[in-house]
Amino acid sequence: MKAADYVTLLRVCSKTKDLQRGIALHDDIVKRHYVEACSDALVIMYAKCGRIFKAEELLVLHKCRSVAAWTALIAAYVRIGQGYNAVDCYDQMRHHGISPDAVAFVCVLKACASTRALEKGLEIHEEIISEQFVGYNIMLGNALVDMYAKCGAVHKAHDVLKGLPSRNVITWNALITGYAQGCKGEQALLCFEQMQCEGVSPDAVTFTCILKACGCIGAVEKGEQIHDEIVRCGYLKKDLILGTALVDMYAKCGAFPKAHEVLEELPFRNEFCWSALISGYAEQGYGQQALLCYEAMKHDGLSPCRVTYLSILKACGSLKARELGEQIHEEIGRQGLLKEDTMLGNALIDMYTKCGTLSKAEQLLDELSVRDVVSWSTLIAGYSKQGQEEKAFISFERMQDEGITPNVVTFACILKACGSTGANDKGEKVHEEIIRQGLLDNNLLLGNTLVDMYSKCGALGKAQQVMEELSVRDDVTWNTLIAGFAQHGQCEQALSSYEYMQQDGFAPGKATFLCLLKACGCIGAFLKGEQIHEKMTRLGLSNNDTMLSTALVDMYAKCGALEKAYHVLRELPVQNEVSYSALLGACERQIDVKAGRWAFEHAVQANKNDALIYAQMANIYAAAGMQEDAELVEVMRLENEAW
DNA sequence: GTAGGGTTAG
Repeated sequence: MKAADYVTLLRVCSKTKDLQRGIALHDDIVKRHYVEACSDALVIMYAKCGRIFKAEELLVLHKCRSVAAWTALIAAYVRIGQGYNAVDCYDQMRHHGISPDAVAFVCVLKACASTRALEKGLEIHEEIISEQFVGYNIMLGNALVDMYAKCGAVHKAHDVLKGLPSRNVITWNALITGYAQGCKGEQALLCFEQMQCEGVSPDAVTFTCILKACGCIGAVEKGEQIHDEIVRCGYLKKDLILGTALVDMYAKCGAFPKAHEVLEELPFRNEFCWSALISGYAEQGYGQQALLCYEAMKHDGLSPCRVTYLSILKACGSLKARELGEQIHEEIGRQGLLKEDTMLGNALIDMYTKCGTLSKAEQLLDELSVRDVVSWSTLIAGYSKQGQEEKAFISFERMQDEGITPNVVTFACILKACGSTGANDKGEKVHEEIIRQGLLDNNLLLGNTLVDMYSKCGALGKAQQVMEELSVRDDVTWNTLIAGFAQHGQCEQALSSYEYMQQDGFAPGKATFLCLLKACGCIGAFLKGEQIHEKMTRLGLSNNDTMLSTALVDMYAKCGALEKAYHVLRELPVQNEVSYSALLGACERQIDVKAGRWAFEHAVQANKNDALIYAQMANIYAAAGMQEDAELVEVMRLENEAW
């Protein structure tokens, strides 16, 4: 046999991934001194059969200069998920002066996509453009679209797609996936329309991505339409991935009966489709249903996988099912799933914090072989929620000592702890750090949390300043500030902030009005209160909301406008003891027996006679010197209680 | 060259 024959045989091994035969051929090649002539083919064979180190060793040893050999190695790294090594390999190839071909570009773009290496991806895109690459084809275009989409630069992906000389269903799928993954459902749907206008028919992959987009934005009607189309195409009989996407879409939209129906009708089920349903329940707080599905899945003869466990742990957390959570923990440990699986570890930490066993959560965190910013943030959130702010602060320190940089979530948790303990100085330091990291730009949540922290600490000037400096704000920002002023008795400022809020283009809502009414009542601002009442009526808010109506009664009562107060109370669709009690409280302060008696009698008639109302009425009589009546009310209270 | 279920806050 000649060297060329060995090359042919090696190519067959590469295709069939026949490593044994490849090794045997390698031996023969060495014996016959054909190595130089066969080195490229050998590298490719080893790379394709997964022997990356052997491939790399030969590549270096024989100073291979063929793009194909280098590309095979790059592709092998991509396959095993080592994108960084793939990019490294590509750089080395260029360093040796070897020009990439279309396949090499595609492989390295894939590596960039998998490692979210946008910078590198841009660099490679530049290379393709500047070298006026002649081998440009639709596959390369698709790889570019995919790279940008996966790196989160969907707009860039869309631009590339627009500039391509031709595009096919794969181009569109890559873009739609990008939009779906970024939860840009509307844009995904627009692309779905546009591709069909261009005469490109959707395939099973398109439907999968578009269902994901629907689920993300809760577009259940659109999802149902797609479902019909899928059934018409007959895809569901053979494509379990599509079935899973359907179950997922319905579950995410909260359409659980439909999700069950689809699951039942699938030709067969695996742990993926069950997990989609379980996660939908767990995500939306239906822990009990999640557990029932988990049982059903096991009954179906399937074993839970790591993603199933992630959802189940969430369910245990929301149900505070500590014992079951511990059982699952043991089960995961027995299966050796916890090793180096930080996400699963984090889900366990979260479960333990939600079940109130913070010590166990911290112990687990210490035991994790790899912990990340999520592990720490979870623990910090747990301590903060349980009112153990001091431990939250300590954990925050420990995390940074360990060299882990806090992210937006960590900062939000720690600011919450600062707010509830009034730790203004600590909050200021965190604020500085947030600015230093440039996290405040365009981050509404963090901005609002900062305003809230300063408000809770009573540093309202600072809260106002932060709000004014925010690059983006919304109604929540304003409500937070107004609530802060109202909470700290700075009622005029609360009311003037309301004016500024409207000037800033934001409409007041329920939360705003609750604070404003409180502020008006507090300073007896009757006219302003009346204005706000009118505004609420214009917005249609005051007549159907018990909380708001109660706040109105309270405001008028506190302003001494008892007539107005019981007028509002009379109009209430549902009269509750709180509103009567608010009115009686005002009567008590003003010792207004007549109004008090009116409110009391109506409360009793409306069956809203709880103990507080009797006590308040008795107080009014007593304050007015009507001792006998006071005692009578007391007797009525006892009778009512006995009854 | 494109596709399924997933951890922290709000």
